[in-house]
Amino acid sequence: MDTTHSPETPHAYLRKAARREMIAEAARRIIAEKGVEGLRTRDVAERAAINISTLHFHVKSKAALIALVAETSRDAFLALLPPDPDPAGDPRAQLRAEAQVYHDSLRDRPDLSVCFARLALAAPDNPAVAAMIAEFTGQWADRFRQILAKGRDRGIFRADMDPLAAALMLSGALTAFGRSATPVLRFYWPVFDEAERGLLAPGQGGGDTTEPRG
Amino acid sequence: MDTTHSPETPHAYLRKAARREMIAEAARRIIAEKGVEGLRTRDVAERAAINISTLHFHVKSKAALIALVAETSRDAFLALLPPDPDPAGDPRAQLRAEAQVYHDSLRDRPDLSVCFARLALAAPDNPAVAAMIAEFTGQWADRFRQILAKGRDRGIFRADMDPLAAALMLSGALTAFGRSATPVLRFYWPVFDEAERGLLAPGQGGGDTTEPRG
DNA sequence: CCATAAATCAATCATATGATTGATTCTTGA
DNA sequence: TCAAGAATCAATCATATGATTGATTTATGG
Repeated sequence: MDTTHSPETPHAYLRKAARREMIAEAARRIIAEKGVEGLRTRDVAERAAINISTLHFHVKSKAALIALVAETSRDAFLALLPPDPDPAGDPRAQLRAEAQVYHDSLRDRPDLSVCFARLALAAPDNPAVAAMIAEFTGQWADRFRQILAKGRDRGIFRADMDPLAAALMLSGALTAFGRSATPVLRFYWPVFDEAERGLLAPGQGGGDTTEPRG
Repeated sequence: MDTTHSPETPHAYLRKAARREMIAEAARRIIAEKGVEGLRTRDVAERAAINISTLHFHVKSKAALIALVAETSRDAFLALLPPDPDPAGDPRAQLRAEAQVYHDSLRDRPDLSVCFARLALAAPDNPAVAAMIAEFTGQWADRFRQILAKGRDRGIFRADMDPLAAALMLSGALTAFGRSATPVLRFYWPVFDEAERGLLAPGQGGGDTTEPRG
């Protein structure tokens, strides 16, 4: 038995951090395509163009691999978010900016949102992942809540508007667009606009905030 | 090797239909608990208290098992729905009735909604299941749209309200509550009430529709 | 009562899959 | 230059898992 080492292509020796990034991206794409249940370490290794043993050298186990995907996906999402809502800024524009960021992430990085949705439901096996995702989505909804509360106090939104309930409504309605394997965004802005009309105080309607949209 | 047949408990011979129902329920509960990726034919057989061979006798394959779960879950959902919206009825009450039914299903049959959410994301492996779920959710959103359009024409909802967008907003916001493994309904009615306030035409607010709630 | 079909099960197969082992190749610092 | 560590891979293991086979048991119609 000849066990000499003669790969088709030369070795591409990389540092742990770089290799882990490649592995994470390969795994995230597979999860986005086939779901968590369709994740196979062999497939990840193949897509990352490394041997299965090399994968296990960098990532101890499949559970660790899923956790890695969850963490890197969250960080990638965080990097896309707009700066923290400015208390002095225009609440309406800020609300739309949040929606714009999520819209663009659905359009340009569907792997992120789809992977997130899948991981959130794959929770039972991985409580740590579930907790991390719950924390993230909770923080995101809280950004909406802060903006809404500020806008209500300024008379831009309805005085009888409940900021928390409205934030949950908005985040729920928008994240619904990220639940299909290939997001369809045709009704994204109509839904957001409808929600905004319902939030505005009487007499505040009509003004277009001239955002870039998508 | 002694291959005599001497089970611990006597056989419980059942007809195909009855056995398939038991199998479907066992599988649905496992999917609700562990997700589609955690579904094992052995576990289903064990929970249904039958042999793995008996399971395969009644359900050809694992894919067929998942399809069976999807169909029976949909039928169970349909059985819970209120009668078709009455064109002559009160749109506000009808809207709330739809929300009430979904609320109660989340409270009383979380396995149905959780299983549905999991199946929707497990789609890639099973296009037929994905199509069936997409059709069902589409029909559900269309019930909202019809009610909203009728209410707008009667002046109960805002004249500038977009029935389709509002329907997607509502169904998206409400189904968000069914996305966690164990639905938390604390904010269900606050979210619905907030959405309703945003939909009502000026001067229509305040009137309580005295529904049972949850 | 019995022959036939339906339903059930123990045992087994074939493959998939996560993980490990030990040898090999590359990198790096002195 | 070279020793030590880091990174990679081929081969293999141990188990999980979907599915099948053939014998056995129960139900049913005549």
